[in-house]
Order: sequence, then structure tokens, then C-alpha cells
Amino acid sequence: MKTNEKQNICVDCAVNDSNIFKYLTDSEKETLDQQKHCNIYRKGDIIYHEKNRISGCYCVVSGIIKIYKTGIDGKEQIIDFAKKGNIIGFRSVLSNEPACTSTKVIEDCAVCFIPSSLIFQFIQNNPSFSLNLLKLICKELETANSYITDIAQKTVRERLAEILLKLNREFGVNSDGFIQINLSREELANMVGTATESVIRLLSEFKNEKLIELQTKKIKLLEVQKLKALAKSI
Amino acid sequence: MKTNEKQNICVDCAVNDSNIFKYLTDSEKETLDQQKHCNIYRKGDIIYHEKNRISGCYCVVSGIIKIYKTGIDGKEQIIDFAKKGNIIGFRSVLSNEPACTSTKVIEDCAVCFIPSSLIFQFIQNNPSFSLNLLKLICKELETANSYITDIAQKTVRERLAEILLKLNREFGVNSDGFIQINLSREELANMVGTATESVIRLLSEFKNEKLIELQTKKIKLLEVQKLKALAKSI
DNA sequence: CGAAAGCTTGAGCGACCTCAAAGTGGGTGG
DNA sequence: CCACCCACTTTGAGGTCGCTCAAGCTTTCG
Repeated sequence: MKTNEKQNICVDCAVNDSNIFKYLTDSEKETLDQQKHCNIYRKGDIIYHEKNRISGCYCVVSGIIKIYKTGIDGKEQIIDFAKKGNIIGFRSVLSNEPACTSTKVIEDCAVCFIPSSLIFQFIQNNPSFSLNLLKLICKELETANSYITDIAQKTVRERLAEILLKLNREFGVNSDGFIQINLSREELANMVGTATESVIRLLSEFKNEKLIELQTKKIKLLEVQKLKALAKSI
Repeated sequence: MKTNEKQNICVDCAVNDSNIFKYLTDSEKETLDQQKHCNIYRKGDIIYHEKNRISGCYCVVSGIIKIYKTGIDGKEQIIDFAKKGNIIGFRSVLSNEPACTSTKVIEDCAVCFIPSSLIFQFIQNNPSFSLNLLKLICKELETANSYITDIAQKTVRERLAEILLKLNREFGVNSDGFIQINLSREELANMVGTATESVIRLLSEFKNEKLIELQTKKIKLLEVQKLKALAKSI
């Protein structure tokens, strides 16, 4: 699964501005640097699997990871993605419970493992860290609640438009304007919460309506405003 | 809206075992007692409305409150309920953002208001409080993620069975075995994420299949095991 | 007791799912 | 370097779940 090549890629991880660990003191950052372990994961690798216990959380240095739950008949429901600067697994660590999601590498990753004990130590000694961790989880909670409302109330067409806008926003575009993430049609369907065929048909419709451009797996948004209207995103 | 009768109902609120405030020190509990305000709310009262800022959070002493988001065409999506011992509004307080849900009284309530400053003070000074607040939010996050998967993958029939089981579990039954919460058909639909008519038809089916008993608004589960199988709850 | 709100039932339809089959592309081994 | 294979994608047909609209019924409450 994971290749245990120890790498020196984490030197600036703790000072990453987009990262919760920026609220640590210098001495805490040193402790973190000493106790964390960095690993390279390849596409398809599972970092942890739901229902398994994990002994720490993971900080993504590079690459993309999908976070999903396994539902009926093993069908995946993609909850979110983790990319550079994001932390995964802290829910399980904090609750001291088995993971409630699985995490699989979408694009090759460098990931730092941070033992639970260290997280608890930071919470114990650094209120600023605690507060910002609270804020982080609150943000996720808000996103999840919006997602519930969307899935319950919007059509597949609306949700697909919304997902495309989300991917565009979160992963940006390359020089040709194509969204910089490669997802299979099935994965798109597992985000939207629909059947693969439905995603394919709708993408094809969007293309005919000149809202998007397709190049095999790559997607380019041509009409962001129209897509926003379509998604009924507030 | 709210009747400002000041009541002496909060004396034992801070020591409530089911409550996050049990992690406060005695002196913090005293501070809490001094600074909180208690109010009585009647059925239909709105405690706070999404998109509005709130200046503190609310601890439910008695009664039932529904927490919901307003979606397309004003249709409510019920996210959760709050009852005795639950805290609402802390997401908004911690994030220092407007509320992302609305909260409306389902059954007459006594509610304590706790100013934001106090919450931040506790987080600043009491790591045990912070940690348990983190755990609380993680619990909500897990629930939300499961809900997403359910709505995306299960049929309305399965979800309704699941909701009935949840209500049975959370609100208990009276001496006749009926679930102790009064929800309109529309509210049930707004939990399940479907149309009111669909809920009515399915409840009627469940009744014919002798899975439940109906008495106007009151619902009694007759076959919990069969309902669990139906809900495909793991 | 009457009005209003909520509940129930029916009919019709449309969005979306399932199943099946054909097409495409990328990677590997000969 | 090419051809084959496997996984993924696409398209079509058919069925159904669940939504909308409409009308009648019941309960609640002033």
C-alpha cells in the first residue's frame, strides 16, 4: 500500500499558512517536527478505512485525497476532498472512535502522520490551537448541513452544476482552463449522489448547451454565471 | 415572540450531567450562573434565524426545538432537534459568523442564553471544556455525514423507517407506546427530504403492514426489528 | 359553529434508475 | 511498435419511484 520512503518534505509543513498548525508556538512546532512521520502514497492507496481505529491524524503536504463513506451495496458517497494543508482523521482521534469515513488517494500524495497524543497535548496547552480547531470543524459541519439540504431538495442537474463549480473553485484550472482534478464519471456520480449514467447524460447536455467543454476526463467551465444560476446556489 | 418572564429554572443547569458545562470548574459555573439569562419560549417561536448574527449560544433546559435550513422555495430541511441539555448556536458563535440554521420551538421551552464572551473565556482557560466541545461537534459532524450518505443512497421508504426509529430512540414513548413528539406530516417530510404526500402514503403503507400504529399525529412502532431491516441501518 | 389549517387520497407525469450493449482509450506485453 | 485487453465511457430502451396538482375530508381553535 504505502511506500515507506522517509522524505524530508515536511520542513515547512508546520508553518504552512493554510494550516491549523500555524497556531502552535515555536517550541510546539519543534515537537511536531520531531514526532511526525512523512510518507508518500500512490493513486489508489487507502490511507485509512472506515470502522478501523487510527492512532493519529494526517496532514496533506501535496496531492489529493478523497474522503468517502461506503453505503448500500458498497456504493461510495464522496463527502469531501483533502489537499495541501488539510488535516484528515481528527474526528476519529478526538472522539477516540473508529473512523467513520475512508480516505483514498486520487493523485499521488505526501502525507504527514501526527500521533493522537500530540494533538491532545496541543489542545491541553494551547487554547488558540483548540479554538481554531473548533472553527475548522464548525466549517465542516456547516458544509455538511448545506450538503444535506442540497441533496434533499435539488435535482441531479442542479447538484451536478454545483459540484462542477465547487471543483472549479477548489482545484483551480490549468493554462487551458480545464479543472485540475481527474475524476472518473463514477466518482462524479458518487459526489452528486446519482447513477454514473445520469452524470454522463447531464455532462453531455451541459456540453450541448455550451456550458462546459469536455476533453475525455478533463472538464472546462465555459459559463460560470449560467451554471451558478442553474445550481441555484445562493 | 419570546416572553421575557425571568425564571429561576437554571439553578441546576450547569451541573446537568448530559451537558457540556459539566466540564467547567465550580468558579466557572458560578460565572455562568451570573451571566446567563433564562427565557420561556412558546411553540412556534423562533429562537434565531439563519443569516442573522447571534451574540451567544442557547442551552435547552426543557422542551423541544427543531433545527433546520431553508432551501429552495422556502422548503425547510430539518437537520436535527435540540432537547434538554443540548446547546444550540455554538457553531455561529465559534465561527463568528451568521447562523447557518434556524431554530423554532416545537414544544414549549425553557432556554438559557449564554453570551459568546463567556464561551470564549471557557475555551481560553479550560482545556477539558474545549476538548469536550470538540467531541460534541465531531459527533454532530459524523451524524451529518451519515445523513448525507443516507439521503443520497436510500429510498424515501428506507429513510422514513430510519427517521421513525430515530424519533423513537431520542424522544422515547409514553405509557401507551406512542413516540413522545408531535410532528406534522410536513415536518416529517422535511426530515426525510421528500414531499408531504409521500410521507402520508408511506405511513399508511407501514400501518397496513402492521409495522406502526397511527392515532392522528401520534405514532407507535409495533415492529422495531422489521423497521430496522427496512431502514437498512447498519 | 365556522373558518382555517392540516391530512388524505387519486391521477398523471416526469426525472432518474436499471439493465444491456456498443464504443473508446490507455497500458502492457509480445 | 502494434495489437490486444481491460476498464471506463457512452448511448438506448424501458420501467418506476416519487413529485405535483387537485379535490375532498378531518381536526383544531377562536
